[in-house]
Amino acid sequence: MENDRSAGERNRDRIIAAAARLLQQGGREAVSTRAVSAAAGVQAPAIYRIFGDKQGLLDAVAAHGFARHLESKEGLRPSGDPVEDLRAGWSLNIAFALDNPALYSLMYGEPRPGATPPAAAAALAFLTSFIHRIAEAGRLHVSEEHAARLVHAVGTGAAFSLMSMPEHQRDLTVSDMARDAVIAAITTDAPAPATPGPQGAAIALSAALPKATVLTAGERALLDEWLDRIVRAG
Amino acid sequence: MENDRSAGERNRDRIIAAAARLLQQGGREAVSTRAVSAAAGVQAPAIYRIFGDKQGLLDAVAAHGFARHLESKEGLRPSGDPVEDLRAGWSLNIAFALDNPALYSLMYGEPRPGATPPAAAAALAFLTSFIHRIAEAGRLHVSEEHAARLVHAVGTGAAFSLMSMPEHQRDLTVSDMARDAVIAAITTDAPAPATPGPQGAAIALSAALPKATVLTAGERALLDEWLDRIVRAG
DNA sequence: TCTCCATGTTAACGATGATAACAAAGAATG
DNA sequence: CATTCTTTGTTATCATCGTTAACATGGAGA
Repeated sequence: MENDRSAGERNRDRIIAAAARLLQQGGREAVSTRAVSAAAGVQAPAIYRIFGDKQGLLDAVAAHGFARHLESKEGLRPSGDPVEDLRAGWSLNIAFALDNPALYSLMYGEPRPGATPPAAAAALAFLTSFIHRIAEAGRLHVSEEHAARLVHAVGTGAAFSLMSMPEHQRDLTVSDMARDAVIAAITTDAPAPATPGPQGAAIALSAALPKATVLTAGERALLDEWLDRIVRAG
Repeated sequence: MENDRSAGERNRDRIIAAAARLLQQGGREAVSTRAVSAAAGVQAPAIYRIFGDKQGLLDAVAAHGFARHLESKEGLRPSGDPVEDLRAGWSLNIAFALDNPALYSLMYGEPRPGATPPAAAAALAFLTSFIHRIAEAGRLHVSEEHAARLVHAVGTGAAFSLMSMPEHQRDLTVSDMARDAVIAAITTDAPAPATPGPQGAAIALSAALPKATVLTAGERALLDEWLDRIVRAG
């Protein structure tokens, strides 16, 4: 019986799978330690040995569910237009919420300040990579952090709103409006630099530098010199 | 002992007050039927006679809390500009969520399709009246229903986002951005498209900065700081 | 006075999260 | 090989929870 995975790991996976099944079928209240241990063919104390806590189990279930969701997102390959990629990611996120409402509520339903569930942190990190690509393309006009947090907040809001209405009368219009509004708020219409990478951005910034009145004249002079070095390095 | 309110009504209020107090102090898990009945000086079965259910009690607590919040909102009198009134209402809603996080989670944290808590329904109805006044002023360019649902969704998203971060590092910028984005999406007067100033280029360069190997680490650090100043100035 | 209904009171039931205590079984170490 | 140590399986138990049954009490209306 010596597989590549120890008995502990096997039990861990079985418990998570059983808990996820119960969560999807009967909602949060159906996930009791007894029901989980029975469904996983394990004794109750095993849960506490492995996850320490029921909250630990729920966090693990959320992380696992979200990880599986990310795998399906890997199919989404960059289309060349990072904003269009963000739109596609948005739709997938909404679909994930509607397919796993209990899990989504677990991730975002009762926020505890400072104690972000690992699954939520992973989701935000993943979203940040989308935003970063938009910034690289020179089409972001707020900071990456603000953009990521804004999209994240509005996305979860749209998801919760959709979750709250009965399935037959869900209207994706609101989700689409929210998506478009948020994209309009963080992107510039014109795909700025023709040249990708630091060079294009440096050229664009150099051109717009006189308008950057927050910098002193001395700072602008030094900055302009650096920009010139970046441009010439290309 | 014959007051204008019957003993039942008096008990009802005391139970709700006790439950609300426990909820605010100890979060949702602190609200047990035993703790509530003890704090209210009432026997446990009284809760079930009055509210039928623990969920009924929680709904009543949420409705009461939101009603009290609405009273404070009554102070907000129409300023003549219905859009400006909506902005003020937005801020009050965010403040309500941050002041009563457990109650807010109760209202929106685990949506059950079709079973909207009375407090949430009241909130949406109240918001709808704001939207209606904007429509009357001829400044709405989507349907009232869509506008209300969109503002509601984005508002709760912003609230949950803020609730999830520790109090000392909360940044209302995201909430303001969400508010402005949603207002721009539903109202007519275009606030002029964002001019592609130095901000966009600065953000793009900041994203690509690690690739600018011609600069030393020290230069990159200082440059990043300047870029951040340029972005924030926008 | 009698009846009925709302409320107060006690006790209990089943289920839940969590832990203690101990047995079994290898793995590691000497 | 003997021994220790860590991990895992097993049973039993604790306090607490939501909820309800059963009965007592008391006042309002007939």
